[in-house]
Amino acid sequence: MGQGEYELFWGDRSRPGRGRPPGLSREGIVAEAVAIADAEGLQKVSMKHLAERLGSGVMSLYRHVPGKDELVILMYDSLMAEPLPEPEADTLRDLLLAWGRAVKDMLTAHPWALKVATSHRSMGPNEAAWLDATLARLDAVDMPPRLAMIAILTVDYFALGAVRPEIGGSESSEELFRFLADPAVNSRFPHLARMAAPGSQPEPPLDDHFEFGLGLVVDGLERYIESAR
Amino acid sequence: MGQGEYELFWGDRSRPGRGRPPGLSREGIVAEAVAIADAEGLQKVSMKHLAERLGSGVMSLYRHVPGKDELVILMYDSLMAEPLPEPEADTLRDLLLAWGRAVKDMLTAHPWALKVATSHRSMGPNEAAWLDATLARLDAVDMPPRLAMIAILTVDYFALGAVRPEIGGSESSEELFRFLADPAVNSRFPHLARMAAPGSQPEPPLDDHFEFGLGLVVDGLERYIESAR
DNA sequence: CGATCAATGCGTATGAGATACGCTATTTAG
DNA sequence: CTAAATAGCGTATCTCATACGCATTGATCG
Repeated sequence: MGQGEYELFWGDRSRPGRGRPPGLSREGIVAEAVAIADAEGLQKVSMKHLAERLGSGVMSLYRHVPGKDELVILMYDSLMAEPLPEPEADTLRDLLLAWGRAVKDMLTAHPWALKVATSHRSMGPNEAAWLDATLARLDAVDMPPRLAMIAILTVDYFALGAVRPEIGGSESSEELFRFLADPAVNSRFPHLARMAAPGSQPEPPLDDHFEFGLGLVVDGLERYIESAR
Repeated sequence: MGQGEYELFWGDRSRPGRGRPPGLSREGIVAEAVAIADAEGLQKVSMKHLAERLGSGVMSLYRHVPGKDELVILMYDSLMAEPLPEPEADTLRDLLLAWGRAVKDMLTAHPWALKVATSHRSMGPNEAAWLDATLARLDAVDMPPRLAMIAILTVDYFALGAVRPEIGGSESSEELFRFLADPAVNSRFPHLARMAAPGSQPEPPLDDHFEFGLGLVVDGLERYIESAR
């Protein structure tokens, strides 16, 4: 997926009065696909399975969606149909924290969305609206637009990465470093072994450092912006 | 992909003297798969195509690799077979910058690897060695192990995200915001439009803010660590 | 030195999945 | 009422991964 999706999001979708009226709708299809992905995972979203859920034929879906890849992109954008949650306060710091948390919350509510978020894709109207809303608020606290965008992206990048271990469930830090259980192996990686040793370290825990790391990233941004004034 | 790959990386792969000697090797298969991915993209790495390149039958590959998913994981780990590049200096800052740049360089050299890096997967020996090397150096400048790990991960998350636009080629910021060209559309996103307006902003450019953003992230980490002392 | 064994090479068959094509059904415009 | 336009969808095709079983090839052992 990735390019030439201009038509997908922004193309003319009006219908002349003529012709058989649609029984299916793009919105309904996308919503059902999201429901499947939420309940059974993204890999269970097949055109066949989806059509069965909707009580339609497989090929009918293609009247409303160009193909599977595009469907997935629409699914992702639909997750941002609700307006961006309000920040606690209109300070630079709170705005950036709110952005990071909004992204995190969306992804933890829909774990399958992470792989879409980190793929090459074009931006849909809902994602654009989220971005525009935060840019507007940063503008209100006198952030230059392009710097504001960079701040948002930097927080975004961190959030996408830091959410991954939290989503993976079984892939907690214990699972990730399971190979260290074997002495013949962990002796090859002494520092890794010491770091992962349970209980040996106090704070912060490895598999829940989202807030901690987010704070660090926002610190860096805040300092730069203040010093640039 | 994602769990139960302990055997893949750490299982016993010794061969008794008996039996037909292998004509193929896991290393050769993985190397050829990497060559295909580098030249034609990851989606062109099929068992069929790979077998043709190697002059072997498709099913022969399965004697050396459990399956396609595992092959991709092996491909990724093989990218870190070379030891981690040396940092410019052994300071906290340079060590973290070096980590971020090493990750970026690996991913720009092998664009297909980004999607593997951001999928749920287990860690292989080469990746573990990279991590251990940086943990060792951070230990040498008195970073507590777990905090060191968090610093590395935070830089890693940023790097994985920030590399994405640079890799996407066609997906430069111009392409990403192409929908803003339509006045009927961009009026819905005024702040986005102003931010993306070409030439209106001086520095830094959107599609090459890796170093800039990396510096900000490392700043945040550095400040925290210094203040914690 | 030949029989046996163990591991590899690989052809064939299977099944899942996406989707092109073209026919049929259902409306409305004229 | 007829023609035009559009939706629904069965069938066929193509791409892939991979399970199964047989053939192949050396090493080991009697």
